[in-house]
Amino acid sequence: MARRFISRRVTIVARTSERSLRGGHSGVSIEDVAAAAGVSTATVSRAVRGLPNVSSATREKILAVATDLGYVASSSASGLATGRTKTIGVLAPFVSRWFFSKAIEGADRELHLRNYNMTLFNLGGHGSNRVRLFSKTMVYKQIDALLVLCMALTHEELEHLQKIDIPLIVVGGYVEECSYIGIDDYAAGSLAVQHLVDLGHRDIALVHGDNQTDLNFDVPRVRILAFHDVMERAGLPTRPEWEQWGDFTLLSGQEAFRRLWSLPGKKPTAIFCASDEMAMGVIFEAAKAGVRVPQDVSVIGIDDHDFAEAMGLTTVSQHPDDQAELATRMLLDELDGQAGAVRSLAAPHELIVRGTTAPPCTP
Amino acid sequence: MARRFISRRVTIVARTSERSLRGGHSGVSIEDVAAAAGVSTATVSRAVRGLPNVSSATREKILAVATDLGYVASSSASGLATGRTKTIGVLAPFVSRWFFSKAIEGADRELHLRNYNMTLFNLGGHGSNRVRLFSKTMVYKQIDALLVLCMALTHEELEHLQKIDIPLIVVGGYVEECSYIGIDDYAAGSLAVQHLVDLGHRDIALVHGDNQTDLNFDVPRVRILAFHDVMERAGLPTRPEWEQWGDFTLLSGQEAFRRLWSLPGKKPTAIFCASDEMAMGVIFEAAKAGVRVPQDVSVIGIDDHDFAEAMGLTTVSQHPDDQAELATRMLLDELDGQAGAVRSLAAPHELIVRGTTAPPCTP
DNA sequence: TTGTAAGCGTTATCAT
DNA sequence: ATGATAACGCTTACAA
Repeated sequence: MARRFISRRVTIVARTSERSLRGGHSGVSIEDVAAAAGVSTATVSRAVRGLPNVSSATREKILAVATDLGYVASSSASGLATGRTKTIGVLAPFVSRWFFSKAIEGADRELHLRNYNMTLFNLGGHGSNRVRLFSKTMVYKQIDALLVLCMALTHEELEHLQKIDIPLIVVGGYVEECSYIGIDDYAAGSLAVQHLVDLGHRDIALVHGDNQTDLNFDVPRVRILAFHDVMERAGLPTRPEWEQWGDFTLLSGQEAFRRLWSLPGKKPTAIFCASDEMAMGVIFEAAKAGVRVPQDVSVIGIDDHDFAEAMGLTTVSQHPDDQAELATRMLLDELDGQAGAVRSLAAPHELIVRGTTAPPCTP
Repeated sequence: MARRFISRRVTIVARTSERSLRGGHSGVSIEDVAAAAGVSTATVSRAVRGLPNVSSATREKILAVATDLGYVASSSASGLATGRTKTIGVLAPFVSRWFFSKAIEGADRELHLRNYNMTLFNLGGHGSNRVRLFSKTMVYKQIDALLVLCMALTHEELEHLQKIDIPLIVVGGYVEECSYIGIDDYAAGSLAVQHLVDLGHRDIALVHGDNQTDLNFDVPRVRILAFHDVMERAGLPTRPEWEQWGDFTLLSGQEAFRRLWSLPGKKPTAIFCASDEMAMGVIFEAAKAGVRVPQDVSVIGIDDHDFAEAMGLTTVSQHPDDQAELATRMLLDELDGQAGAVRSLAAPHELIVRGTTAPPCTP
């Protein structure tokens, strides 16, 4: 209490030693810089943030002192003072799958440009992890905005988010009441199936995505719908046993192929896979079974995965990195005061014909 | 100033409207909860954190009120008060490559368990991004510890880190003066090459990793060294033109194969690739060139990439997720007061013989 | 068991 | 252009 009457120098020393005793807070504070530069903390704050109304002389001096002392502002302190953390959250059901890792990369590009940080919330495939996110931890006051990667949110979660009132956007899948950026999955799926139909295929199998999971993806469902609609429009039959379950991974594609080919009777001449990874799984497994692609079966995927070109995979491309980058830009623009910056947008997709599709062999 | 004499209820209202005026800080504060529960903020703090010395009656009441109001503590505020942010930083040169995305996943597993968050610093392959990390931004006061993924740090950076004095560990590569977890790259590389030698190969090519990049990886160098040592020990010649550059990606593997096979004269009968992705690139490109694996060339990689099994790739496996998980555990243990928890450790690797290696054909 | 109040390191509003 | 100083929301001795 007497401290406030002691000279600056001494005060600082006192505070420093207190700190050490508590074992916390290493590092120099704005006060240290102020003292060393012979100015007030206010001026230091202005100087280091590049704000106006600081003479270039003092600014220079302060900056010199600051770098000399190795000063970096405490994000907690400035966060508390401003109400902004300068970090956005990225919520992903997985991180090591193609779509998600690409999206994270894209988001990071924009964040880096705008000097924001990213905190990553990975659900790791477990629905249970969500609990932590939406209640237990203090996620919300830790981020200025949230980028949701390809997952639906429950109504409860949306409400919670609403209350927090931070900008939100979802990438890669439609979510009711939310702005979202992603390809038109119906159009993309249709394009893929239509390509097969145009090639003359009549017996087309489907390896679709899971929709039983608690991640309640919407994407798989609309790709399935697209398949059925195109088939019906073309007057082609579909068979339940030719619609195999998958979860977007290579392995599930392999398994789907095995199940498909172990079925008695006629084989399909083409397979539409809801993701490139599954398509690749199908192709690898076909090779093992001595089934030639595309001579015996045509295979088409969706994504244009990194490996697609090397494997000659015909696919419908999308660019998760660009989608996420754009979404992040919107989020940041919104935070910068541009109300309405966050909005829904359809990302481009494109049919890329390579070597895994061909007209069916008519034996 | 008169506010402090006004009743609690009114005070809150006043503060709230002030906040709205400033446009910031949505959300209920600890004071709101305290007021609503008729207790002090100290008690609320204790209650919500599960600290002792709170009667179960009041604790229940407080918790009820808290969830009712949707209270979550401000991480900025508690961070400022405690000096801990409850988040650790993960520094990665890339995020969408196999090793890194797996490692991130592993780290997250442990963080989730211990109720920590992750902020991801992606260098995106640019060395330039480093500048931001190690000076411009306030990274350091934002994280309690740092997990470095497979990159060397400059001496300057290490010094900086030292000053900050936060626990640090690197995964997947040796860095001087730092604790690190990763496979013994020399042993792993030797194991792979020796496998080729044991098979009877004498003409072995190398597709190594880049070491010219500013990320100054150490890993590629020691794998190259292992190659040379094993070859020399076996009395086998190596040829400079059979050592092709790569950067661990599929594409670079494809290019390396093309360069290798466009060379005049004798072809190698086996190729040791410093990563599975490069090995796969080699295999895809070989297929295009009509070169059969393993009849014409054997190919071995390192990693046991997700696609390795499906492709039948012989490799030396490692588990980046486990490595990162363990590293993270050490970091967190250290933060929990277990001095010395962070230490170097060798992660396991294992030769997995599949279908891409075989004895050379003696025509 | 509970409350009081002094920090924590910034930012921002006023003055000057 | 610069300086005091009151928040910001929480934690934690210390008192009660």
